[in-house]
Amino acid sequence: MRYYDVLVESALPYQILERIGTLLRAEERRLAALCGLKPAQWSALCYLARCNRYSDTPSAVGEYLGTTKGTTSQTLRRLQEKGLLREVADSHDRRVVHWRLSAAGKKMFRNHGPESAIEPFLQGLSKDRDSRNLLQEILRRLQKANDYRSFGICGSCNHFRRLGGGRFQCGLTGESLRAEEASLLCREHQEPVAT
Amino acid sequence: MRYYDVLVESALPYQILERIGTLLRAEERRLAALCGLKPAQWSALCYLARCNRYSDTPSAVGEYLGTTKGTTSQTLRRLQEKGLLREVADSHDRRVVHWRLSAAGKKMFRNHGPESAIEPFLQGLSKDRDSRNLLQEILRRLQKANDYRSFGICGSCNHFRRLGGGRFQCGLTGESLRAEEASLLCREHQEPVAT
DNA sequence: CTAAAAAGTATCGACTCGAAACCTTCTTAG
DNA sequence: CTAAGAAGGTTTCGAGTCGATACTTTTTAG
Repeated sequence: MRYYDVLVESALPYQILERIGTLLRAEERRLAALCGLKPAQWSALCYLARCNRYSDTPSAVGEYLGTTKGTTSQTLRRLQEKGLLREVADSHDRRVVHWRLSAAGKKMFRNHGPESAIEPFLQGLSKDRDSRNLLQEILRRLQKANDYRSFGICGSCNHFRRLGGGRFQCGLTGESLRAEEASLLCREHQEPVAT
Repeated sequence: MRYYDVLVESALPYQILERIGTLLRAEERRLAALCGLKPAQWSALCYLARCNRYSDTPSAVGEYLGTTKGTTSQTLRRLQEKGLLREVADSHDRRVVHWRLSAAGKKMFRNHGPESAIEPFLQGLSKDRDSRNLLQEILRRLQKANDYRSFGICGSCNHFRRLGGGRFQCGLTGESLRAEEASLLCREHQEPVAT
């Protein structure tokens, strides 16, 4: 034990997390600027690149990013003006609007996405299950604390059903899912009850 | 191993971190709104409440929060207008301005600070050394990745000296430090070379 | 069928943000 | 010692964020 461990309480976990968050935000700003976007626009683009068809509406984007509907609506409109998104009407509910990445949007995400920029620095950190569990536990607590939706990956959801023959289904909507959809984020995601 | 572990890659550590960051930001927004402040103002106030006298200048605040000098200058001015900060001239360098919390600012931080609001949810998580080390390792990597300063706690710095008789000194500036200053964040903080 | 809820849009005002131009004060090279 | 440059800050500009409010359209509940 070092002398300063006695003298000075070291940083609280919250303080470390908060600092990590600040640095990630700075990194986001950098990536956004690289693409000529504002941070909020960049965040929305990245979310839309990773979410499924139940979760690409203004409401869902706003819920994920923690902004209001109005703000979100404006931001999506800006991305559309830049040709990065396209609007898709909902087939069942005429109030609902879906936002999909355009070809240009997909290209931008592929080239400058955060996975390619930041993930490398975390290599070798997450190999063991304990580390990942710690982060997921922190996430779960923050979500529970404020009653936030989990926005987890479709295939890890309690509603996810495998029908056999490589076919999948969402138990909530009853719709069938393509294999590649199973790895996308979903607004309706529910943690399985027990592991 | 669950079936979806085969089918679906689970979230990358970066993605989990990014989500944690987003939720913390949402929480910050909530706390800021509670105090009638904008998020940027709130962040600056919280930083100034926890940093030492070498780190309370517009440059340092901007460096910590990842914003430019101009933006920071404006934000601090707004906080001053609200009576939460006061300006203090530097005794050695007439270019430099220090910002200290006013009585009202201190009271606001005490009553609504993030420690009191968020730390409770993380209780029981960080007791073991491994967990804390993981978070600190992530932080270190992000800092190194972009050449960011560590903004660590004074007493955990390589420059920190204990003179004996409960007196302390900063090896970089040569100035003596009061005991309570040792637990504040410092812009000049350097990790000790070896543990 | 009617009332309420839900999804989304539009607008307002305060503010953020980065960039650029600028001022003052230190520091350093010669 | 002085000139040049670096460093700390401020101001201003324009685009955009953000929350609040009011509003429309569509769906759902009673």
